[in-house]
Amino acid sequence: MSPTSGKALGGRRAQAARNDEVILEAARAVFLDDPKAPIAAVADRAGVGISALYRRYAGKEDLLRQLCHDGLRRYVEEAETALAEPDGWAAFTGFLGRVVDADVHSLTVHLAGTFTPTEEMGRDAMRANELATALVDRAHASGRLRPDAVVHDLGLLLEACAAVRVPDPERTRQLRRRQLAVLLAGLSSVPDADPLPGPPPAAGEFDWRWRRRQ
Amino acid sequence: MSPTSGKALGGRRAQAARNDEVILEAARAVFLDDPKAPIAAVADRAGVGISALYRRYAGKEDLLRQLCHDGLRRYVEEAETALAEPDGWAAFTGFLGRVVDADVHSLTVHLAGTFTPTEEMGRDAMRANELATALVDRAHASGRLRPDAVVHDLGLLLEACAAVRVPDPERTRQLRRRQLAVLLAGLSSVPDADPLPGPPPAAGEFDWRWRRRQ
DNA sequence: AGCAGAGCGGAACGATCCGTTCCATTGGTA
DNA sequence: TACCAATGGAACGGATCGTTCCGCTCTGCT
Repeated sequence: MSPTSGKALGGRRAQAARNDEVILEAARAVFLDDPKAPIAAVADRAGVGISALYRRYAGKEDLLRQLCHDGLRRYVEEAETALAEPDGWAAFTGFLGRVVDADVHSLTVHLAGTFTPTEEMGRDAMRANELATALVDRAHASGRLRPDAVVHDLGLLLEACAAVRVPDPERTRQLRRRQLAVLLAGLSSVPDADPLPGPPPAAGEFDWRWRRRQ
Repeated sequence: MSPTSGKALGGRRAQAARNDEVILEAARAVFLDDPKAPIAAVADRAGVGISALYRRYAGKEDLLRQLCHDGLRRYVEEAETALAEPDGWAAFTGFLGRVVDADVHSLTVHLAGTFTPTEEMGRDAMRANELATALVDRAHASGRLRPDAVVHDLGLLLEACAAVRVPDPERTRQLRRRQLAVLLAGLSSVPDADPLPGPPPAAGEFDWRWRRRQ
């Protein structure tokens, strides 16, 4: 393939390879800040021209889809890592902490509905659900998760953390960690606690997000 | 002023008076759902023409500002009501429940930055802060609020509840109540609890929302 | 009865924004 | 040196939206 295969890429090729990364990173930053940002904002942030974007992605929708899929894969990855942890509660809290830090929820949920999903994304989403269920089951088994918490409470929890946003990214991370701590304290089992109100969130109640919007 | 002053308004005048309400309600519903919604969407939702809007408000910004101010006033009102409650913890939780139900947070915070605020709004915002501080102080005094919770944790809490949204408004209310219950459980004082992490949210850390955006 | 005008619906307009295409240019590669 | 992948960015065309404007209706007053 490469005319210089075997050797380290230099010059123009290296620049192109570097741009792959730079563009992805810029896209992540820009669309996390505003899911409806124009594509030119990504190019500006990356310090490249618009052509550099269209050379790599068929269009805006393609870029958005790929970004979202990355987030989904990251979620699955973190869940699998967590399931290797022996302590069920530590696995649960560690998973949530990493997912919140990575802002995966914004990537997957807030970008959903801006593109038509692929079948593979559907499969990954199902797998993500299975893994989350396993994590919650093990957290329940540890006895430290309050009995009336359900899997889909994770959706509410992640939404709550993703909603925290200030201009400085590091400060955002700190505040989200604080929010997460409050929520985890609220989800911890304590004797004689009032039960959580209302019908708990159910499967499919958040699917509307994936319906094509706008 | 009115040519039929003293009598109940009938005919065209009555219709106009009713439209005042209908338009405000439609605007609240539409802009809560999407702060960037076009003004025509409000007219459609209210079942009136665009002229009926422009007869009442100088422009989009004017409508937005008034809506936001209404939310702020509602916040202050609920806080004053709560302070009349003798039990400090009940006042605290009752206040939050009513504010969450009324979706006041979305009105004030998510609409902020889309208009230039008036001085009166600034005063009301300060008063809102004072009242919230009083509520938190009394909650602390009751001994049921964890000692490391601060006033500005209310901002995070309200943001978390406002972030919950599904197509059906009543279901949204239920899920928000559940979220609130988890958060309040997390903010309750329990013996031997780990302290909340990070520097707590501080005054002015959310002021950027009021800076003119876009 | 007749008239003036408040209230209104909605088309039309002008400005802005944004995704995508296109072309000239550059610099590495063979 | 001749070529071409890679790129920057202007230009285009479509869509959106705030606001204005015109003509119609129906009320309230004379």
